[in-house]
Amino acid sequence: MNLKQLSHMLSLSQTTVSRALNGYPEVSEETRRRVMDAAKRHGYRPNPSARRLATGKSGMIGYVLPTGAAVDIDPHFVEFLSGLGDYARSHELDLVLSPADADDEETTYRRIVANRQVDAVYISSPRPADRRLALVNTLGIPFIAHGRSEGLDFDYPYLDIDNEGAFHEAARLLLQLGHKRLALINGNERETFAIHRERGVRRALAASGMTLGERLIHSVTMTEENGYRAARRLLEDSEPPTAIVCSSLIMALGVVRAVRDLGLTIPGDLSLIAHDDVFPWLRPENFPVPLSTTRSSIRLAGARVAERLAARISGLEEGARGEVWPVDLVVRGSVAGAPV
Amino acid sequence: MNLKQLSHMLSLSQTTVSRALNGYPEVSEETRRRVMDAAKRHGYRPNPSARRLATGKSGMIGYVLPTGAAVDIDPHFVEFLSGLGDYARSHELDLVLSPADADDEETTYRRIVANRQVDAVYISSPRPADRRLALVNTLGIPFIAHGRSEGLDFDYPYLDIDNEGAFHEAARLLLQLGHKRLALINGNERETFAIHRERGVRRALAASGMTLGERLIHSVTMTEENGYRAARRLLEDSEPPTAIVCSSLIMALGVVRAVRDLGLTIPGDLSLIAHDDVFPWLRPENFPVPLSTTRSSIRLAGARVAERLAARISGLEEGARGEVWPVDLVVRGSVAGAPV
DNA sequence: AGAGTGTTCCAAAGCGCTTTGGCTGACTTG
DNA sequence: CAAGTCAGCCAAAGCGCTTTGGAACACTCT
Repeated sequence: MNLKQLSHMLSLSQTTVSRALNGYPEVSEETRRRVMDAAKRHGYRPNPSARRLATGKSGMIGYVLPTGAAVDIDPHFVEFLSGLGDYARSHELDLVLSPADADDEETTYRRIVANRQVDAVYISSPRPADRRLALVNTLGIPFIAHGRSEGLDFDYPYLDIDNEGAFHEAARLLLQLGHKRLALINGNERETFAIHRERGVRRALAASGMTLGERLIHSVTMTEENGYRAARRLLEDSEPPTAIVCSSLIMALGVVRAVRDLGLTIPGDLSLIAHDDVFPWLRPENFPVPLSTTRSSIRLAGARVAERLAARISGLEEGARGEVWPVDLVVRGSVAGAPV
Repeated sequence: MNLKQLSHMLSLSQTTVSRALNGYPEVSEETRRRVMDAAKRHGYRPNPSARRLATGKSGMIGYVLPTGAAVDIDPHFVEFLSGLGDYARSHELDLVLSPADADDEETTYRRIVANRQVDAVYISSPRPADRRLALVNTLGIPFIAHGRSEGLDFDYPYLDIDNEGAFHEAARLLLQLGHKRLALINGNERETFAIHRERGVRRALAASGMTLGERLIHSVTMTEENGYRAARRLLEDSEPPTAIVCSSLIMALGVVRAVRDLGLTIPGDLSLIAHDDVFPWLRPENFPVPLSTTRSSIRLAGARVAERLAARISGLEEGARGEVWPVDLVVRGSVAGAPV
């Protein structure tokens, strides 16, 4: 059942039927009702390929997926996706993942824009001076960044959490509890979120007249193993920290293992706070000692990004609005006063 | 730059140019070369929307993503995706995720097939008598299942790992080491892979004249917390098992925690083997006691599924070929002889 | 009554590709 | 040498929608 057939059985032109269906004003209410009715009755659904060719709109949002043998997709991605999908579903938006060589995403961005494959894209965890943002900005496709960049000479729409504030609060709490040696196990130092978190910790330290020594910060890919290694190195130092702030639950697993291996205890010898993106399958309250966290649901962020993307596509949102979500500091058993 | 312009500057018809570009035989080699050359020089890329409308082929593969507030996307998904993307990239295949209400995926399948949005779909972890398989089978869209179903009255193409064999081997090893009470912490009992694994364990037990008592099997969603709970219940029983086979690394984390909480040790009091899908961020060799595993890279499976999907799209693969990968049993420190 | 103003609808021209059916001219074949 | 074959090319008809530029008609206003 296509437009031609439908309009024929209604004795109307394709124009009128099309307009009636798409809510244009130049068609009488009675005719519209007749058309809508017939369309529903015959289960007519406009062919998206045809509509696409005619309008250039695809009804999909895009994401360029960096791939390669040495490239690991962040496990956070799946949670973000949950949220995104949840919203997208209610709006019949599909998500197109375009795999790209991690060393050359630009080609792929250009392709999907030139081909008008998607109406908007989202960009995850932009780094400082991220080239993807500059690119999509000049290409003129609607987009939203999840996370922030730095040092760009233009504004752009984004959704981010207050990483600096969160880690500032976490560090401040530990300092208030009397900790004098505070360490940070952070994500990759080229990531903006890691930079912001470090900034937050440094600011808290500075307020107490302290600094974050070189040996008290590790910036690594967020795996269990790296968490372990960083913690080992920190705790085996001649002057080990009494508190650690850690950028992910997965790394915190490694930290806990290291603490155990060294015969230390939490929070007796070490206080620990980690960032929690809220995974259904690994919860901080279930750590050997319930873990204090800075918490922000990455899933909700996914839903919000989808919502704003949809708004941008339909012209309801414009400009370079940035949105920064506050982060909860959830105190559990893993923090205590500094050992005496 | 479109076909019309290109053919105009070559003084050829659109027909000929199109055929030259698409490798049809009815065009001379010399002409083909000229066309190819000009196309490359002017950066001509056929408009996919137009091609789609004309051919009905989209150059994309699809996946229906179950969503909903209560639905969690499996963290394995992201690894599978890594592999899929890795292959898809080299073939300029995009992946379309169509979010669906988890309680009604059928509508979405029908939509993407009716709209010809994708050329093929893959179906993850089909359950016994999975309705999705029956559906796509009758809808006639090329597909491949990752995992297997049971009790279907037709054959279908799939890629699966030998779950039964893997868990049979794991259980057999433990029995050979003298364990008399063996427990299984499995995934959701409605999942085919869980059924197969249970079958493998039961078969090994049967060979030794034993059975898997009701209290020695837990079938639960694979989270750390569920692993912990199941292990607690098992180990606090009046007759606790001396060995556990566990369906995922994440659950194994919980098992290890339970063992610790109860003041027991691995492998002194308990031998443990878990299934490892090979995550970059959580490795069995880094468990407090290096974990023995049944190992199979879900990432490689993703790549293979993409490869076969591509083959099916281009007609290189047909029929209901099933492919079952063997699973490695990797023995590490977490297993030992039964305690005396 | 004639001009002006809306309202409602339509024919037809795209959008950019693939594919059908056919034409041309050169080359074999008996 | 007439008939048949075949390689190489083309014009035009789709694919199914949106949108442009009117046309027709009823109505109000001076």
